[in-house]
Amino acid sequence: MPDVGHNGPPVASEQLKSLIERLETLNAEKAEVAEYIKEVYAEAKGNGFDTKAIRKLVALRKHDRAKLAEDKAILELYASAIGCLDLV
Amino acid sequence: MPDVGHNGPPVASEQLKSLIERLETLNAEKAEVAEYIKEVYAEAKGNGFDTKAIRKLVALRKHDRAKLAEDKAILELYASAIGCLDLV
Amino acid sequence: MPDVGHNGPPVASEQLKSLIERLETLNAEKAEVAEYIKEVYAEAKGNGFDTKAIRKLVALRKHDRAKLAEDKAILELYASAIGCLDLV
Amino acid sequence: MPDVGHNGPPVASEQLKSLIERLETLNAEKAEVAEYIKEVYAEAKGNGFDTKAIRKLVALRKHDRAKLAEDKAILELYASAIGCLDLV
DNA sequence: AACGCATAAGTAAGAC
DNA sequence: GTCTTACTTATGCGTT
Repeated sequence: MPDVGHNGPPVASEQLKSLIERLETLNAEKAEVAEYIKEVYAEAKGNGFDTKAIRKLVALRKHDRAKLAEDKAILELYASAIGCLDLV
Repeated sequence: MPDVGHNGPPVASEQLKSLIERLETLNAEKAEVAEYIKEVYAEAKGNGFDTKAIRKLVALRKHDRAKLAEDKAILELYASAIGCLDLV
Repeated sequence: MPDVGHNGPPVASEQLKSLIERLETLNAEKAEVAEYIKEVYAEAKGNGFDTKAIRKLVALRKHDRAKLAEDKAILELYASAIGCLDLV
Repeated sequence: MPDVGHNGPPVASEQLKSLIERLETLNAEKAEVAEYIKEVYAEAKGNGFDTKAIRKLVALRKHDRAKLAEDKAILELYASAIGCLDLV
């Protein structure tokens, strides 16, 4: 009979611990990827590229893609609105 | 006979293209990890946890770690300032 | 006879102008203070101090103060979570 | 005769203390001005202005003296170098 | 004069 | 839906 004498439910405590660990692992992964990105920019700079321009370029391409997705979404919305989704 | 008739060095163009691709891959990975993090918070909320408190806790632990690293850094800075880095 | 023939409300234009002026004045003040800070660091360097170490020290003291506030915040968060805010 | 028996020069310690104090005072002033700036933006928002647009406007006026055309030119150079659109 | 750092601006997400 | 808070990006600054 475990956990006798505790005030709170032990399962919640375990769950919380697990959540924190998962979050910190994921945060570490994210930081690691960010580090890789910095390294790529450093390499670019080492090869004589203008990193500021590259950053701008990457951002522009990202926004372009987002816009494409948006256009596609609204297109499908229109299409569904007139009951001919299959044509898209 | 490659590159005849081009004005700029093609190798730079290839390098740039490669850099862009690597950066976009890494950015996609980062976004994916961020998505996982959101899912964990959603799960936590689904299990009745206070996500605000969890966020605070995670941030606090992160800041604690940062502070430790900072303290260590200033210690080394002081140590080097008095020419006895080996004592650290 | 003011404002006859204008399309937009002139009051908004006046307000906007005032806002911009105030913001630019405040920005100038901020830049001025930043300039003083630079001068203090220059003086420190002139007296043989390691400005990097001083910057680190100042930042550290600032972070310490921030951490105290943060600890207090999470304490209150926990307290409210268990319904006893008055005890804090 | 003060300071007999100390290893380091006490005057440096005093100087350092003074420097730190002056820096922290100036930093506080800077933070205060920053706070005022935030308040002005809050007031602007309260009066129905788009703060993002105002920030942009202020930034533009501040950097009107800069050479944005140069950045634009190098961007276009890179874009044309990789036939930008083909990658999309 | 280029590099890294540190602050500041802008953006996106989450809470109330 | 508004509002703040956290994160990301960008610019400028000091240093080497």
